[in-house]
Amino acid sequence: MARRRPTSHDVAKLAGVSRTTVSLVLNDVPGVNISPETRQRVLEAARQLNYYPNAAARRLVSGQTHTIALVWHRGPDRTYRDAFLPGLLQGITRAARHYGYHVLFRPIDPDESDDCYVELARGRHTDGLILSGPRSDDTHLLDLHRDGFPLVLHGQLPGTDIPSVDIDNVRGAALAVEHLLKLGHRRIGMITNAPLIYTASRQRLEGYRQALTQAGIPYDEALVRYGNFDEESGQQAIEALLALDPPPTAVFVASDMVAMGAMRTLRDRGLRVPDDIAIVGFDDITAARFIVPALTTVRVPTFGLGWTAAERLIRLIHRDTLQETHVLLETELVVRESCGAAVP
Amino acid sequence: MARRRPTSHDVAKLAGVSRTTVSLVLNDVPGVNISPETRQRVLEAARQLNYYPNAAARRLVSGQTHTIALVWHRGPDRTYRDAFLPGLLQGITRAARHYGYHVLFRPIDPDESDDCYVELARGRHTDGLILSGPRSDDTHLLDLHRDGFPLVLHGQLPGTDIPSVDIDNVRGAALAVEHLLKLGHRRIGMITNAPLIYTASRQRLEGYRQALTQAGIPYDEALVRYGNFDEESGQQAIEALLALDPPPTAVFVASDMVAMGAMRTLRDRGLRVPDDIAIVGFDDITAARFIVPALTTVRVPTFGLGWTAAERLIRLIHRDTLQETHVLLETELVVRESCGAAVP
DNA sequence: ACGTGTTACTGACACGTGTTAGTCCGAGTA
DNA sequence: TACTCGGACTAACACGTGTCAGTAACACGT
Repeated sequence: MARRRPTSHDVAKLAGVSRTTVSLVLNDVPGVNISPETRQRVLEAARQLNYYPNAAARRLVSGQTHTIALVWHRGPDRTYRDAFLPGLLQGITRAARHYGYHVLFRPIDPDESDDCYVELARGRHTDGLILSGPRSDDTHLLDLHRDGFPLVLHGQLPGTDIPSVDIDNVRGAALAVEHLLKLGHRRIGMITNAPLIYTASRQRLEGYRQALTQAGIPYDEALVRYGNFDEESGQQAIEALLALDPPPTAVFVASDMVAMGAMRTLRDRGLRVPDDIAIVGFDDITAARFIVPALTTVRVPTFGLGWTAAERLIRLIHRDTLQETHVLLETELVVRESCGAAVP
Repeated sequence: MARRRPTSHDVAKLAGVSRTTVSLVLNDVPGVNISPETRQRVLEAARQLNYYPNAAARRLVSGQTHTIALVWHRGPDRTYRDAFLPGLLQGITRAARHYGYHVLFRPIDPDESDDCYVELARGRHTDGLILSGPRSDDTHLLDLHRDGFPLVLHGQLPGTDIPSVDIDNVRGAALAVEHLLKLGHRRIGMITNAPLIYTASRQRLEGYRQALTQAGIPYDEALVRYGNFDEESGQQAIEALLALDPPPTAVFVASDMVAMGAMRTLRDRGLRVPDDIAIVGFDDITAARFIVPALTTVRVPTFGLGWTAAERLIRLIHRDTLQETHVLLETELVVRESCGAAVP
């Protein structure tokens, strides 16, 4: 026979006080006077009954869920999907815990409608949403924002004032290319991480371009090829670059996963990295450390992204104002072997 | 001025019916008669007001949260922490969505008390818990189970009847060693994934042992070294094995991350894999595909683990009975280059 | 005329908590 | 003595929903 869970009423009865007093004591409400003896009696009764307040009732009466959700679009980007999730979630949950919030994880599969997260917000399952990989044609998103529902985007949605957090892709790519320039390369190719419909791809290309311009090297379209998230696209792209006359002496590959394919092809062709051709990647996936030569790459602060997004979201929930709507986090160049810089 | 969210009362008023009728229509309660016109009027009113039922109120009255939680211990195992999480979460969320449940993600940091997840259960934030990496000294866990709270363990806790899901470590390790035996190796070393306090380590060692015994090869303690989750431990362990006279012709490393260290040392020493020494790993982390030679390893069905755990948990929540309390999922040997099998 | 059954709907309670507006009582003050 | 004040506590409402018991209207068979 399953016994009924104890309620605050049971605690009150056992302690010989009213339910109100129980609530006041257990929530440590400031500005009310409860005698030490009564307080002690209530705490003891709660302990004895192993009382835990019912979350649903609390949510109902307070109107707050103390929960935030991460809405995670499963796009075609496997790196994004697998390599960034642990760090991002860790950042989010750490910040959430710090402020007393829970975290709901809601991936959106390709077969689901884009607006399936709306119920989460409208039905008051959560106090706010972090939306990863927002679509610009998502009208529901704008509706929610207009109605004042707390939202933070992970990624960018140009032309809106919805708060967002992302990495500085332009600067990150420039970091990589500047490093190659510093090593003396003048003919530097690029393989994008994905087609240019993706914002991040355009931005990383822009960073490449800026770094070249800064160094007084004209931008040459022939040196740019387009990756598509996976290894295979890297193999095709590097072959196209190798077919140039002369081929580049270095290539910035804007995705480690794509770079894996490029490096495989170089190895198969008997070309040595970095001696024959230098490579710098982007993302710093786990494998980057382990391949030979170890991949020089741009590290994405996944934990920081998660932490920042969650912290800003909770700030919005508390109706604080944010100093800046859009935040770009700095990336970090991790120098290993594939770029040809001297390694101690 | 933020307008009040519409309630079922507002819908009722607009449709000219009682609140009960609204509830009956919107929930499609079977066995009640509502005229088609009324039904239509209610649906139209709900649509017009953009009505979403309040989750907290629903939870309170129904006593169900339609939420399950993944409680995730952040142990010292980086692979477990990062490489398995995405797949596991995907499996869990897929199953959860299929049955109409939400997923709460609750990592437990090293600085937190072990019982911080209890409030999740006792406070009725969730209908059930998946606990990853259970501790045998966790009395709160046993208490919850005794009180009939739905629990599923990811991992094993010998001596309890708490339902659990794990991979068959013994069989997985045996698969790896049998493969090496089939390739003609007779002197096979082993490096464990972690110290033997960890159940998985003991089991993988047992699988190694069983495969040898099966082949009529006596177990030799001198051929076994102990890894400790990371690369460095792999480097030390492989050096100890190389110092043997004669050294093993093949080594089963019960963790890909540890194997990364071992292979680095072999390369540094100028030894070729698999020609001089064959290697088989365990886990199939992303990097295993990309290193040279590509690592033959045992794949862990992370998605399956998540799906199975969630599905069984939800079954428990529905008070269905499970055929078997403990489930072991099969692993799969992924043959690549490091073992020396012919690759087409 | 009368009981029976069915259809279509509603009133009222329950869920367990936070919180506001009080009440009671004894001490302090004019 | 009368009046005020604050300490210690409580009664009662509100949150928004699901659901059970009940009712009015009407059809139908005898």
